[in-house]
Amino acid sequence: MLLQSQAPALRHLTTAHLAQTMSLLELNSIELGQKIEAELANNPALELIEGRHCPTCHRPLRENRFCPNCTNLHESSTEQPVIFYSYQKDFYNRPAGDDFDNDLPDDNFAARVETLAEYVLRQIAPELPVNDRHIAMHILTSLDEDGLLSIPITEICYYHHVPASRVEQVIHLIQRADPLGVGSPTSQEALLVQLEVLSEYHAPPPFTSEAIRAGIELLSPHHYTDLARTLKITSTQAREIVQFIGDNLNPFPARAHWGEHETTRSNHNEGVYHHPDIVISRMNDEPDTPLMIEIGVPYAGTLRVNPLFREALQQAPAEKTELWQADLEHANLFVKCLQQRNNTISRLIQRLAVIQRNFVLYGDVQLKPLTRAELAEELEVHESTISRAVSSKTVQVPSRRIIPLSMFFDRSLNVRAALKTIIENERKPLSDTQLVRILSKEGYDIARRTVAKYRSMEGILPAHLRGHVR
DNA sequence: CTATGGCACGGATT
DNA sequence: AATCCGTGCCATAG
Repeated sequence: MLLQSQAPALRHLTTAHLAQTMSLLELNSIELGQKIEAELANNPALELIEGRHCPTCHRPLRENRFCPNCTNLHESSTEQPVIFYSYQKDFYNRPAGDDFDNDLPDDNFAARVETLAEYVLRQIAPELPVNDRHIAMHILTSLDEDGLLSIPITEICYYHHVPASRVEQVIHLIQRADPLGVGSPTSQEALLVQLEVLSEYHAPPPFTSEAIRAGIELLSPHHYTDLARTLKITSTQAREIVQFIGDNLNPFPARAHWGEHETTRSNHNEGVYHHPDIVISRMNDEPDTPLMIEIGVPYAGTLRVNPLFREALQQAPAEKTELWQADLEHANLFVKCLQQRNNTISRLIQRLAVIQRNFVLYGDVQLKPLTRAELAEELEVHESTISRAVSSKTVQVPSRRIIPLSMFFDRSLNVRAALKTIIENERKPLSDTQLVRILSKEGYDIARRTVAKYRSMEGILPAHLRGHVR
């Protein structure tokens, strides 16, 4: 019954058809682009008309971006975001300086989305002996979310029947690829690699590498004296070293990419480098600015059933009739499903932008806890519809952060963010129990154990290893 | 004795 | 039905 209310047009469809609707929904714009290419290639009944049309209602877009039917610019408000569409070409060739992240090399479209493993592999490929490729893959697929090697080297040696020295050579190569230090077995080693590369440009304070070797535990402002004693240096020197490391090195290589310069540091990112499927920006600088939602569309034109094909079917040779008939039906369906998908996504993101407006504009602390089920009820679609629409898509918010759409449904992000601000502003390290008390005053009721969990999720050290200078 | 991390259980979510 | 998440209990370190 839910399905009927959401899609009267699809009421007559069979289960197989519905399955197809779903499968389109969970694709992000790149995957969708590939899917459409494939469909176009092997279904003669489908046709792509060049031109700019709204992906949901198929009317021509005004100024090539706005759909006059789906969005009225003049009615936009905090409650009514503006929706517009960007075709792949515009989306990725926009002028520099426009709200866009151009961290990644300007390769082809598909290269924009890749896992950390692919990203690194691509960098080292030229120097990597072909025979060592599988070793590199093994290493890169065994990284934890911090970019550190999570399995012992011996395991790799054993698996590929190669000497340790060879594996180490490959690791050596990987460590010097972009997230500097990635693939190191330990944070310590990652730091050393970063230090080594960095010292080609800037001389670090003396004894820095010795300090790192002495142990991570000694590298907190709390242990200046211990560190100084161990290395037989003055505590001022020790202080400088710790400061330098804190400012320039990163014990968790994979996290480096996620906006250290931003006020809030992005967390668990599934190790994937995304470009956004959707970009949210503000219309103006007023606090009550309407939000603009830009949806990426991977095909430049309108997909439809070729009317000529439909006619040709009348005179089809007998042995082909059945096949062509099937093609035609499939094409018809595909177009409908595509429209349905775009419609769902656009409704979803509009609603989300209103509900989570403060989160979008002002950051993590403002995220309202929201479950997929709640949103499903509001939009009168099935929960799984939301689930699929949300998975594997990314959004760029006005701060230029690119985040997974699923973050809009993170149950604890706001608490974690609050926790972070407390710790950032603490005068001296607070224990987890103390943090629980402060948080409950702010209205977050969570257990002590949970604070500890959030801390480690955010990569914040326990109180006794945490010092605060600044 | 206090602070924290590991393991595991149960309920919520997907 | 599978997975995720918050939490309690216990062991360990300081």
